[in-house]
Amino acid sequence: MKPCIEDERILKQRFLALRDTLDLLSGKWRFCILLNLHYYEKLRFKDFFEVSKGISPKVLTSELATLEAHSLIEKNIEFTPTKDITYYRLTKHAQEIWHVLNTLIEFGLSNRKEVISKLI
Amino acid sequence: MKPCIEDERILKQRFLALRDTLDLLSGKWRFCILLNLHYYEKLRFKDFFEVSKGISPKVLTSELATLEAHSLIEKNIEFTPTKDITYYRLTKHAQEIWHVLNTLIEFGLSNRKEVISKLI
DNA sequence: CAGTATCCAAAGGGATACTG
DNA sequence: CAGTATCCCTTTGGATACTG
Repeated sequence: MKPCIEDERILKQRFLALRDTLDLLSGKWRFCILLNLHYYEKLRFKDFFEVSKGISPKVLTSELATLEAHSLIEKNIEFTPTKDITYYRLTKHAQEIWHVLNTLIEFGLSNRKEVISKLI
Repeated sequence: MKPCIEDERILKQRFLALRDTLDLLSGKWRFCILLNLHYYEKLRFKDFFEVSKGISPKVLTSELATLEAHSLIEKNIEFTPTKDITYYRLTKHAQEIWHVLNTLIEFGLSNRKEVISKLI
């Protein structure tokens, strides 16, 4: 079985890029966090417990760290006379992700339609 | 914290659709199988062990079953005088998935560029 | 409030032997 | 050849108590 691929190097890069993106979105909470940051613009650590119901602090910490490491979210500190408040926001770069999520959503909708039509 | 969403029903559907798609692609082997079927057009059970190196028969069985349940692949049997051969193929509907995968790939590439540029 | 630390349960996946 | 069955390990995520 010979491969039908011309340039294996480029193919491999694309393969890794795909894996990257899937790893990034696959966590149980990751895209949920992104969606919420999209709607609310900025959120504090405690806010996530309200909007992403069921997440635990340990998991939240690790998910936020991952997203930050991938430059999708960033921490901002607002200094006030009495206290400093840390907020999480989407980065500019993360805006690109809406296109991705919409594509996934459209496929999901059409796939569901397809699956259901087979059942009926 | 009040939601900034008008039509919660539609939002929920889109959310579920997103989850569907992610679940579908998240498995370690799922999109690998789809890619291979795309390149080779049809594959037998045994062929997958050659092209998706490292997959075990148990896992392969379950991944194929899932993909078939979602109408992304289908089984065809070719009847010959001596024996019947079962092939797996992509369904017509699965063609849509290339658009999805390409979007994920493009994002992965641009994300990697973004992450690397932060490191330098 | 913003996390850490600890312990635990469930799921995903790997290796391999077996069956029709 | 096309799968099943079995056993085991690692990863992921959940509950909760604790700390600066």
